[in-house]
Amino acid sequence: MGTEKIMIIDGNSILNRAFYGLQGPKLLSTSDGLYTNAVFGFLNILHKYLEEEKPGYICVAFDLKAPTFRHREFEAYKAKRKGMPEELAVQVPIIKQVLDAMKIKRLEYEGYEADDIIGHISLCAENRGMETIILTGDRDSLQLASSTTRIKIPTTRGGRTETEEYDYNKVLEKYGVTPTQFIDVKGLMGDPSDNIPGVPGIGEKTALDLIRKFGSIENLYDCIEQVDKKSVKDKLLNGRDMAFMSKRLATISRDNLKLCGIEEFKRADVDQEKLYQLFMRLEFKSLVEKFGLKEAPAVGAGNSRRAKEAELISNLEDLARVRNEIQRSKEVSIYYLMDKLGNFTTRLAGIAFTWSEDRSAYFNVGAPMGEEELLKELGALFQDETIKIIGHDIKNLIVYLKNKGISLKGLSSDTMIAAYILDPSRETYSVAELAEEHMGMRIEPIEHLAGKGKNHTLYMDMPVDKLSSVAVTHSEAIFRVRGILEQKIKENNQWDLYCKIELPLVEVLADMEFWGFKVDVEELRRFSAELEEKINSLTGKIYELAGSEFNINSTKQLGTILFEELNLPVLKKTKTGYSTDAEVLEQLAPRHEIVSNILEYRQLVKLRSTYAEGLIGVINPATGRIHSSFNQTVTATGRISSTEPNLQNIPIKLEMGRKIRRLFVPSSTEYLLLDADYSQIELRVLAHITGDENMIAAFINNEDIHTSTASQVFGVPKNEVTALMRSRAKAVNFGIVYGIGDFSLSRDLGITRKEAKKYISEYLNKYPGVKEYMHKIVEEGREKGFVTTLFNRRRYLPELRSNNFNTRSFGERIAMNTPIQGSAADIIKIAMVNVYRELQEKKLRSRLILQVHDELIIETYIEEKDEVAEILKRGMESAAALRVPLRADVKAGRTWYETK
DNA sequence: CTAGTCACG
DNA sequence: ACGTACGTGACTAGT
Repeated sequence: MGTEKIMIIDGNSILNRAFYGLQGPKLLSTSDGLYTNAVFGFLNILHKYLEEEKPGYICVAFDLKAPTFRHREFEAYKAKRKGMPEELAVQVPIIKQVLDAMKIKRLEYEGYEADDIIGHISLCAENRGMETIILTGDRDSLQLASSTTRIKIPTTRGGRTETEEYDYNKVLEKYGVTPTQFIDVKGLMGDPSDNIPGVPGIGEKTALDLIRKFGSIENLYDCIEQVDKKSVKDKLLNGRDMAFMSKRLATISRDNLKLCGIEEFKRADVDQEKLYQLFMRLEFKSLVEKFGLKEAPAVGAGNSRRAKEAELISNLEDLARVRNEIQRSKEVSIYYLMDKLGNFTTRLAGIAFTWSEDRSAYFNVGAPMGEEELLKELGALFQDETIKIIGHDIKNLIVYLKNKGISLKGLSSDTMIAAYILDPSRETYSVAELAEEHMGMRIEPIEHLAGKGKNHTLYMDMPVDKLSSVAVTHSEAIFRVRGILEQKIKENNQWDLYCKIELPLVEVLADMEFWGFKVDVEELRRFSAELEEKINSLTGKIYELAGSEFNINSTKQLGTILFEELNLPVLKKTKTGYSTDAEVLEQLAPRHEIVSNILEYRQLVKLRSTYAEGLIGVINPATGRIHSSFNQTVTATGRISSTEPNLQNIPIKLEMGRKIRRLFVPSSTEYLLLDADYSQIELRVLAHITGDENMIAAFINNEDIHTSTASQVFGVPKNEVTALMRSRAKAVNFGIVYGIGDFSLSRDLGITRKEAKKYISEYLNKYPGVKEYMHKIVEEGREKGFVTTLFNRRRYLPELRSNNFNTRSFGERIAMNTPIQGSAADIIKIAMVNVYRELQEKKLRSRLILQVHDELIIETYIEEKDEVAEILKRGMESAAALRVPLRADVKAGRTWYETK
């Protein structure tokens, strides 16, 4: 190849063309129902133009909206995607897999459309003097044509693929305008498919005429008097703003991205084996030949039809035979179905295994093979650490097995956790979704098969064959998707995070759930009754003061009483009416006696319903303990969450509520509670990440950080810092971690905005490293599309590229906060794994029972107390080596209350 | 099922 | 000029 030549492909538009045009109306699919027509068409087009042009460099750009567009922007994303039929949507991940196997670089950046990427790369290529071919399905890219850049657009005529090809001269010749003037044309005529309005009433023909004559929109409006036709002139004058805005929208910005490194796009040899397997799976026989792929070596049996035949096992003879087969394999994926009866009883309904591409089985629980028989046979398999187990949300199975005296040893992967590592912002991590997203494989979701009630989930009552086939599909999907997820994790440099932190943590959390936290039920009942009494007397008093009876719990009714009957001033409104939250009530308190009573009433009701009655309701009668669920895939920052009940928000701030902690006790008199909490972990992480020398010094010198900050911000020596100064500095420190604004700080401290602003700027001047970091992290987040923690946890932030001020500002605060909160979460997880391991290795009887973000609680056997306290402290303080020391303080007590 | 409120780090 | 701190879960009322 004499000159360097690059082909840039618009992945989305070519896929669209292939889907709608080239294959005709018939929807091509594999024998097991996977749609493939767009992929097939795409590959045929790709092959044709590769042959024709033989480029030395190649890349494919995609619009990227899907995987990280969840959460807040999810609705918008769904609305946008409505235009794309599902039959096409499911093919997008497939083509990506094929391109990977062909070693063709894919380019996708959250928030950017393929056009932006193409515009940028083609500019880079032009600057290097390369010959450039843009392969695209629509005319948007015509503005990029030049003497060295050609646009190729495949079209179908009579079933054959023909090509329209444009360079600078061809555009001029055909349309009478230059490529760049095409932007102006589009600005006038608009493009509904691209949401570009244009000037109402101006179509393609008029737009072309106008630009031919005037050259540009700017010039057109400068010389608007020269437009002959009155009607056109009127339309133009009315649509002036539209025209300029549309032009901006139509312009492909070519220097917005900073990618380049054209060398990455150099063509490489395809992965023959992988591509062959893919094509066989997709039943693309003709493409195997076209792409010159050899008949595969041995594996895959040369036939795409899956030879597998999942067994439904419901008797012990078959069970033993299949179990032996599984035990001989190196690894096995598991999908289990758990029935839940009431709050405390779970039982296995069935369990599916897949131990090779074509071997799966479903073990049904029920006559003649009950839970006990099944577990007796399978126990050996679970305990065998040489068998690598791949699960999906395996923690619940581990807890279940622990209760049966079986420990699951060989956990090697959990696809739910793996998917969470890849994107922690997702709402759900069902197997069906992962299979579709990562493999383009559509399987029937299993959740809807369960009979669900408020307190139960029942699979057992469903037809066995149905359960069997769906469960097996799930375990197969897990078996296959595991490698894809792990590959992506490695590519993201998150392998250690996955293997050394999250995966070992599964067992730790399972153990915490298994043990639970003992509570003193009788005392709790007494406490509840006490509250009840107080609530009743308060209720009477409130009715009396209000002059009528009403539901105090109803914000609506309360609002009516306070603001309409008693005519108190309305300080704040909610979307639906008057606000009656604590902040408002505290301000109203001096004006009417009823208000302080309502505040107290609220406090007591909260304690009774959520903490007294709520906790009583979740004490497992069999163990007398509370077994909270610790969820590992809920938070976007990497923290764990606790549900049913939430043990991470037990009151502590107010004495009345704090008393609840007296009822959290050790198993027996042989045990004690140990509670260790990190001192200022988030601010230490901040000091480390920002590298701010001033802040680092404060921690190294073991100073009180808030006093130190106060001294900096208020410019007084540390020994002259007053209590007020310290508490204000504390608020500033918090604010900084959250991505502060002067408004909120001023409100928080009850000072003017101006003062708050001064504090912040003073703070940032005294800690220049922090200032620099806050700026840098937002910048980095916008460029990369995500921010990371110290241990490479990621959070994608499409919000940073939003045009909406609020959305973007929100994104900026998250960008500043997530690395801090998330790194702290990483660190305590490491500590948990370390502490757990050491307790196990030393065969101690003490155990971790709770984590509250910066705090770990152990139920310790009294004789082991000192040893365990040391393990706990050391485990936490050595979890990460930062530029500042980590400090954890351990306290012991006979109740949780006493460990303060 | 959503909104409001309030408990925690 | 925008609206206003990060991350959670449970309970109650009311549509």
